[in-house]
Amino acid sequence: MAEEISKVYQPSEVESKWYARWEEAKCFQADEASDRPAYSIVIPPPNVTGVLHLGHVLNATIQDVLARRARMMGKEVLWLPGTDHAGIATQSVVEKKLRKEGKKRRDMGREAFLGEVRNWKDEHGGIIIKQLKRLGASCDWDRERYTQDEDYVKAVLEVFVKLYKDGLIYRGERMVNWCPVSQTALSDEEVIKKKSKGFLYFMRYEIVESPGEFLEIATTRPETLMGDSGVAVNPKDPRYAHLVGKHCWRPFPRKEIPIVADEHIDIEFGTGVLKVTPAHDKADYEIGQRHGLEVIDVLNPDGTLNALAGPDFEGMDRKDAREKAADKLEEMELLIKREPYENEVGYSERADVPVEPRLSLQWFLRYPSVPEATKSVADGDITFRPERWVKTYGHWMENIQDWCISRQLWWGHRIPVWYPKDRVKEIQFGELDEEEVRKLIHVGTVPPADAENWTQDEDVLDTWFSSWLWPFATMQPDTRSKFFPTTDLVTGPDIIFFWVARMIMAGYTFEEQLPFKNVFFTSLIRDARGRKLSKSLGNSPDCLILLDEYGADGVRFGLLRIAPMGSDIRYDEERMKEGRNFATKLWNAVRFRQMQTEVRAGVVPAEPGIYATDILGKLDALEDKLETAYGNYRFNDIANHLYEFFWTQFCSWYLESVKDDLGDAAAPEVKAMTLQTLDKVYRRFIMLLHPFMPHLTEELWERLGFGQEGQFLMREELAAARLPWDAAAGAEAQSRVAAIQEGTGRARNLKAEYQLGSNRSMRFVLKPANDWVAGEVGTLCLLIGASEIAIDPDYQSEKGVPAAVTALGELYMPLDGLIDIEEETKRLQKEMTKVEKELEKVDKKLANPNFVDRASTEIVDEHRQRRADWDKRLEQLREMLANLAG
RNA sequence: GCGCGGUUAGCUCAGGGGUAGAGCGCCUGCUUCACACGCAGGAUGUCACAGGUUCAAAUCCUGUAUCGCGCACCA
Repeated sequence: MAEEISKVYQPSEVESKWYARWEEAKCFQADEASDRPAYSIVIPPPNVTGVLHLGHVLNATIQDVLARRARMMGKEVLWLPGTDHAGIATQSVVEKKLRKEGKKRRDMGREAFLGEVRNWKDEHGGIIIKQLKRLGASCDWDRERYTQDEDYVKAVLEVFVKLYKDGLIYRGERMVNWCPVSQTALSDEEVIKKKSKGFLYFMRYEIVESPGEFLEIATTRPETLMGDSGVAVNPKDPRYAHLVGKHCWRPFPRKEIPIVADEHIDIEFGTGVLKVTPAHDKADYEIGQRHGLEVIDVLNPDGTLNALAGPDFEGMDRKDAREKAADKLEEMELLIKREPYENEVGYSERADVPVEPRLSLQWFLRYPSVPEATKSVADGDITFRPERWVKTYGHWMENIQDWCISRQLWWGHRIPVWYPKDRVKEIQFGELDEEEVRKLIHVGTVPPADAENWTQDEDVLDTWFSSWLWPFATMQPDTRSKFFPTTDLVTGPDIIFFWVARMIMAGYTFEEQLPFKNVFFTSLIRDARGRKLSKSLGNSPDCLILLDEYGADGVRFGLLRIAPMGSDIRYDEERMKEGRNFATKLWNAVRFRQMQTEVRAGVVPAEPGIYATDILGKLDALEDKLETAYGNYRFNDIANHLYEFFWTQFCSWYLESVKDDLGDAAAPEVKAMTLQTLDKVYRRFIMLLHPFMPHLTEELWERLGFGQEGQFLMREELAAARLPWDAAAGAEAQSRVAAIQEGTGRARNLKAEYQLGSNRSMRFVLKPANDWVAGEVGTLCLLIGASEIAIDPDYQSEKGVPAAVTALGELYMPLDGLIDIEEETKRLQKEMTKVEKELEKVDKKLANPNFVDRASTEIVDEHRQRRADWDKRLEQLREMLANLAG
């Protein structure tokens, strides 16, 4: 039977088998009618057409660990899954694909294009859901939601209408971040700053009123000079005071433009003169407003220059126009120099091109419930982990700007606003003021009754305008009453503003309460060289290959073991290997258990020995450590504690110590007790490990016969598993076992130092330091690899016999004919040097009267004890050395 | 510029006033009847630097350097 079990754990079949069984038995389903305390998480919805990357794996694994742990702690758990339509991301992908086929969305028209997007969604949608299942995610799939489900859409539109009616949503012509590739406005959060190398161009504009006099101007963007409608200097700048109020010549198209004074200008920067382009820079726009300067938009929505830029430039891309404008200035002898320059340029997150500040008519939201949302985090009603994000959040909330929520896209929730057909032009071109517009338009979740007379707003809403409702818009009323507010939110700090902050505001605004109690921010995963994982760099591993190669459990465990609180993770495939190895270790330990023959029925197990008592005590300690670590969301600690306990304490020490108690020669009572202890440890350890390695543990639970037919480990409760613990007996057993382990280490070291194979059985003599060690000789032989350990209080060793001072007493390893006095002397001297150094350190401290007076008694006593121990050890070593010499 | 984090073994990181730790890697020895995805042993540290507080500093404080990240400005 045992022979048939593979030596390595093969996860693939086991994992798919158990996942199917869990799903079939509805193990993940949350019951809103349950009496158990609720525990809930909503998944950060991945892009519906996305594929699983390592960030998802980490994030989903953490949520799964929390959900599975909560179930085992007796909670009624809802882990609500779903996907996001991801407006701009999905639309960009489909547009890119169409472009390859030579099609453009504007040529196709709205309906045809949306058809294409839906096809794409049907083709690729749900892939990531399958992949999450592959990982073992215990989501309640019956409650899976999508941001474009009918009732979800309704919720989004209702929110829009409500906020509009409350006066928080308004239309306005403002400077927005324009993405020339996607051709839509973006929110400030969607703009990422990138260092960009370019030039600072120094040029000169001639003064109109005094020909021959020039004003030197530094700019990074000569391509927009056609849109200049003024030049500004600081009013305090004496160099230019005489020019304020005069004019200079814009070289092309040639035109007189005023020279104004504005506080905003930095005297130190460049020449202290700014060319003002109100249409293409936020700050310039504001200066322009202050001084009544004309707004001249020289760019088309796609980033090419328009007719206002003049015939030389019309149709040219802004990037090419930059050099061309500089060249032209040079020809006109107006360019002084090009100076290499690096500055930060805002890029469109999605299209990865510089955004263009652009004046346009958009919908904005004045954020609601800002004070409540700020306070709840500051006061700790909502906890953030790591805590430092509290400050980042607070800072953003304090400087919050209105949110541009309209997007010039087609894929998304269309803005529920209709304009009377005969007034559309006036409204769209901003000819009417806000009040007049409000009176004319229809804002509602359904179109006006006489729809034929109305035109719906062309734009859709920012994706995040739907995501911010996720924690409650995904729940039906009965579900909501049980599971909202949710317990934990697990997400990346990169979307703290995009999503987390907005959800908190939405919670207070629409549900009058916080949407979740704790937020755990996961680490950002980087490659071994510290770079972000990204598709374009090609440094992102294929998760499915990883899952196949190391098993879902191996990947989960490996990743969590290196997931620190707060800092980034350096991803290394070696870690996955360690996870897999750990799975195999556990697999083999169970295999070992299954190879044991059972004792015959009716044998009464003996009282637990010191090894059993010790390991059970350590298991208790493990459980305590896990409790604390879970409380602090220290997943790496949990994983490491599990690993250390099982591998080192249980396999390397306990199992090795009791192998003789399992043999045929062992007393049946002792064997029964040992098997019983093994099973206690397996049973509880497997339960504790389950959230991290769900499939393997479920498999072993069944193989070991712990579960009842039709029951699952994942539905077991941990609370009942703990055993009573005799503290006094436990402490004595643990101290003896610790001494045995220390002595074993020294004996093994002796063997290794003399180049004796660890499998070679050696004979030892022990001058015992206590009266109980004689009873443990059998185990010691097993652990050390000794044929015999003779207990001899009066042992006088021959000259040069290798020896070590141990917690068990002085241990000698007589080597017939192999004695090398010189070697042994060296060895002992090395050991003595170490001890002397330690002794010196302690002595120095104890000799300091300040230390003895001021340090606490426990500390001083502990130092005295330490000195005594080192002292004794040194004395023993001296004797051995003397014996060697004599 | 403001804020946040990091700098500890070859690598990745934990620790956070009282004897410097783990995993991997490295070296040595083991086909020991659960496991070579394994077993046993070993080496390796001015805890970035400089001051300060303290009986005692890797740990607390101040400053510096350096690397990240976020925010604001940068024409």
